Amino acid sequence: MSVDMSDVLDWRRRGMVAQLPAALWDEIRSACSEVRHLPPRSTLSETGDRMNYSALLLDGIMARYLRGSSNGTARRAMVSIQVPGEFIDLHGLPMKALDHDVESLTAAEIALVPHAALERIIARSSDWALALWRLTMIDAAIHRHWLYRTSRMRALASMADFICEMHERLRHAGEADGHSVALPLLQSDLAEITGLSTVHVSRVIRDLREGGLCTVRDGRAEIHDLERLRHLAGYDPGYLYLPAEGD
Amino acid sequence: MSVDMSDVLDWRRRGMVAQLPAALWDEIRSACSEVRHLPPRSTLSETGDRMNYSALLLDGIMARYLRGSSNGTARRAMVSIQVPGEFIDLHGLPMKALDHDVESLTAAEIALVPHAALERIIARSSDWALALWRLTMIDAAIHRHWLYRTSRMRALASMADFICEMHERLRHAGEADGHSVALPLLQSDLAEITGLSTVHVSRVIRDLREGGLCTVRDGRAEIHDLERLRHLAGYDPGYLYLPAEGD
DNA sequence: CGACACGTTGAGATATATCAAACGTGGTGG
DNA sequence: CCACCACGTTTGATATATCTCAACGTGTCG
Repeated sequence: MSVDMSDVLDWRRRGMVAQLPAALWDEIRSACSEVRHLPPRSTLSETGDRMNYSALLLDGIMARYLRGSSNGTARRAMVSIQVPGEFIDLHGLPMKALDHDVESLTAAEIALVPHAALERIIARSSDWALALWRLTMIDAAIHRHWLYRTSRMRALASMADFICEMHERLRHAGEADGHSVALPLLQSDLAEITGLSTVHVSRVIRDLREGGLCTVRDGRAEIHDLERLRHLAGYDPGYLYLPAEGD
Repeated sequence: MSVDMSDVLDWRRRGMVAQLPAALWDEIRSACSEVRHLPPRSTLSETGDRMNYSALLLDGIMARYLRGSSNGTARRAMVSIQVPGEFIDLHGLPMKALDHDVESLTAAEIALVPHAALERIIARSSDWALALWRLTMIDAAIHRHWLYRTSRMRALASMADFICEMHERLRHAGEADGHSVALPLLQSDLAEITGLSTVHVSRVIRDLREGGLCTVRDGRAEIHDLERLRHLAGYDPGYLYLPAEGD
């Protein structure tokens, strides 16, 4: 039922799952049926798939997409991005059928946890059920924030907002050192996230750079002035429900 | 603990909660501590509030908003709209603190269910926990659809899409007769939903009318050609996870 | 070296926002 | 009963953010 211990034991417990109670975390680790390595730009699951496991992202970046309807030319939209320490599709546990595609952006390492095992876990303790439920609700809060961004913010502020969010989330996942953060995304990814054209993404990034706010290049974001970047975006990380600093 | 039976017994079980198992529904009804009537345009709860109950919408329309950050002029965005038979803030159960405002659009009637009671319910049965969890996940799926709409769809298609969604959801709540559906929203509400200006909303619904697709007026949407309306929006209601027709 | 993927820049097109005014329409009070 | 007002809607004119198209760089890799 559980995989090779040498794999399992060195999971760093960080990011989102660090919020889970220790005992629950142990249960999840021992319930893991497989650790899988994904190449960059590969599909994990597609709209309509019925899942019988959920995946925890150990390493790399993954994303969820809504495809344009049959209709025509409309491009897809990225509706979520996952960083290490987050469940990618925990919502598949109560939902089963997926309403979106899941792909890796970079090479990624994921731990698969069978739904049967998760069901046993939540049957054991309703506190554990609430803790897992809560993780999916944070995802929903992020959806709402993205909704605000795409419907109300200008290109420049949108991009600043997204960079602030990634800075915050990756820092929490232990992937940011100081004001530099690994952001291994193409400009076309940023376009799918913000709803802008790739051309405009390029110009917006230049404006951020020339404004001395941050430099996005070669898969990294170098933040020169976090204060002003946040102010430009009107950024408040409350919606991420991160534990207080120095937890 | 439970309220006057004459109030409770005549709750029609319809819309979203119709998907819940009968026994769970009975538990929820008897756990209800209060039925409250809200005037139109009143605030139920605000960003940061810590909830100790969740509200089920019995009648009327309610909405959730994200406010623009301190920053300045940015208007708020509507991130969700609730129709009868849906929980308004079930996510408050695992989350406690809200990340958004909740207001009534019309006069509304809501049933308050204390979190303490809901916690007892989910402790009793993990299937019930999953059923409630699932309702909040449908909300998240709708968030994702709205995200697609605001980031990828044109004004005309956006409006068509929203009308299709409301038609589907209100029909399921038993509030649509034929191709006419009560949509008691101002054009400024439609603007907050779609991210358009109120002026453009006015022009867009004129175009829909002149195109023979639907007439939005006086708080109703008269759908003249559902086929073409759906085609214009590229609409597929799969994300609502409604039970198959003739359930 | 050539091919390809990604990024940048410029020019022009367009969807939508903004501003301002006018138009119902239903209530209210004189 | 009429005058008036508040509110929501409609229309026109203009501004602008962003898109689209097309060309050109630039690095990487076989």
